[in-house]
Amino acid sequence: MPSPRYWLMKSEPDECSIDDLARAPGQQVPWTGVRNYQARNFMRDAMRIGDGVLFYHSSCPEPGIAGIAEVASTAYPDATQFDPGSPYHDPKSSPEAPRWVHVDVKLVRKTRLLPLKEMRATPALATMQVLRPGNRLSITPVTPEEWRAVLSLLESA
DNA sequence: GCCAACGTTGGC
DNA sequence: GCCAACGTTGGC
Repeated sequence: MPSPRYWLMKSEPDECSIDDLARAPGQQVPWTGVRNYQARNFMRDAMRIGDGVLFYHSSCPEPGIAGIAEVASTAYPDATQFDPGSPYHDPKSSPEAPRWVHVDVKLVRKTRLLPLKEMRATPALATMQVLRPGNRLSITPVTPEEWRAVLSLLESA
């Protein structure tokens, strides 16, 4: 089974919106703060440079896909875990044995907002993991079929 | 603010 | 290894 080539990554726009990504140096940000093992393992074990990313706004007035990005680095230790002043500090982690790693994510292009509501109303997207009831995983694999369906929706008005 | 879903923790 | 308690996520 080959690694997935496409992903959906959730970001709270209060923390990092698609516009924040567009303004970042090199239009690229380190995807810090992931503190879930499954999401970490996706970044550490499965992501490859160039993988496609659906940039999703969560926990906000208009949740949905806000742009296209790509994986821009392999995984490396998350500096925030060692910072006692950070909300992402993990006292059980150490630089010798870092627990949390992340990749860098780079903007490809901002798109129109594809609202969660529209995603739910689209039969071709019904299989998407992010639409499963109770899904909380911040990084989920996307199939090539789902990726194509999202892109064609984004191109429509 | 509510609450369902679900991951993590820790006692046993 | 079980499982209850607890914390977090995230849409509404």
